[in-house]
Amino acid sequence: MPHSADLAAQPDQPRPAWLWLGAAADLNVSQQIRLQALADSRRQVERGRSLFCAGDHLVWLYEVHAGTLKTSVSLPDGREQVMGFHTRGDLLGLDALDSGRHTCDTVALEAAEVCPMPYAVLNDLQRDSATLQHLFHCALSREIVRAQAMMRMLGSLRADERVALFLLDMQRRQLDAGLAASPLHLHMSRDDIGSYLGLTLETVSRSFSRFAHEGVLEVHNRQLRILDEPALRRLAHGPG
Amino acid sequence: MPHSADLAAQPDQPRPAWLWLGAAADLNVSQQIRLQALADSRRQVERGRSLFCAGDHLVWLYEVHAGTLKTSVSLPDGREQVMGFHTRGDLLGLDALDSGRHTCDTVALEAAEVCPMPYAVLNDLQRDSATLQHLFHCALSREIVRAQAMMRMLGSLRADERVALFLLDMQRRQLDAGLAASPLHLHMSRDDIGSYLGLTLETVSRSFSRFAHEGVLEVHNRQLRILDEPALRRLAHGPG
DNA sequence: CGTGACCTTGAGTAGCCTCAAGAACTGTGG
DNA sequence: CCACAGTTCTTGAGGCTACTCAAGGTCACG
Repeated sequence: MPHSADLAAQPDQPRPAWLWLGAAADLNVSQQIRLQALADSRRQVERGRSLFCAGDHLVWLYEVHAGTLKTSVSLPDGREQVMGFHTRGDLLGLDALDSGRHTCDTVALEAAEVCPMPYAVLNDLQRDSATLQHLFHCALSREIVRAQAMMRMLGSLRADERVALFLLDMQRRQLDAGLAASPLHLHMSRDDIGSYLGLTLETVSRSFSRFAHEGVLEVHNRQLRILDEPALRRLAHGPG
Repeated sequence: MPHSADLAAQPDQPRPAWLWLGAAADLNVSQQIRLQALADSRRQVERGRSLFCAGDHLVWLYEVHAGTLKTSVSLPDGREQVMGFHTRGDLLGLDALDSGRHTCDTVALEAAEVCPMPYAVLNDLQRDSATLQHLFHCALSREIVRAQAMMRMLGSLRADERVALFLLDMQRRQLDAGLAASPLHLHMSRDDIGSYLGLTLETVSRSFSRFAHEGVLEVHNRQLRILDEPALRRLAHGPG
């Protein structure tokens, strides 16, 4: 299974709201009601608003239902490093389980809807549902795998490869969210993308321009169109 | 709490064998026996031997009790990328929970002793022990935090800063393992270090030499002595 | 229509990589 | 104990990638 955990893997199956599938079957009626209450809760986050900040006590975990958020940490020199972009299906706050405090800031890049879930309640319910327990472990494990894929990328890929992988990942997310594959709408600035990919904003911009010149991409500000996906995959996977 | 999750954080408290503390209190006698059986099991791994490979089905998780192991993935072009070095207290295999298959190879860099634990049994026991459940979540979360710290490092630090942080991390691990802080013994090649840090082996070697010239370090092959730890911390934390 | 944020593009440079040669260490067999 | 081969490490020279600095263009919004 070479590279099946890749950032730009083909969409395997559209991810549904993750927690509730099958987990209810293990629970008694009163627990099912608790679970359903979790599943039904919603919180709207306006563009630019924060969901939690580094240092905040962990109370809630959040499943993203719609919209885009970014997580970032402030470095001691005042600069900011983007740790991730999050869309439908992602679970936020898992980095806080160990210390009890969040390790990063989370901000909405566009209007977003999340499902907040008290970690304590999730813990309780897991003890009665092996399915829920396993789904939770999977979410944590997936986050580890994602972070390791980023390590691979940052540790050994060139700028163009990183940018190409990023675009394929964004396209996959847009599909996962049930939207059309094209045009691809980026909700983050070149600066954010650069920070995420370990590059400067100028380098990201130049990669976009180069891809456009090669006929792989059409760039209109944050609105992109992937014209030649196979070529983009080739760009992502090595020197050509 | 700026940077408390850093790779080179000061030793907070010496980490004991993690799983068993307090968890037993929640369990009945027969479960305590199961837990104890887990805690007591041991497996020796000779230098150069593999613990598991990418693609292997997940059966066991392993807690490292002694020695050093590395995890790595093979990239499509045949090259290898080192994902981590693991010493006493680390839990191995967590990246496999999602897919049910390991995503990396694990090899002992020196004779090592691990405690193998069937994931299935761990799951069972967690359902009866909130303490055990929480400890397991902490281990997963810690892995996420560690991976994110690597992302920060690979995304925004220069070669010297990476190498300095690496040395401080190795020193902390050696202390955690109950060994003397000095001399620092590296069990991995320059090549492995470079791969881990997103650098070439030559760059690592040059950084070592430069630190030695500046009187910060004494280098004898894989045996190092940190002569000026404050200076090393300064090197790790920015240009100056 | 003006202002500020964001993006693109160019020129020059620094840092790290590549390639290469030689030294030091490790282990083996005589 | 020594000679030898293989591996690992160090050091140097040169080149390329991505960064820095800078200027101008575009877009969103009042």
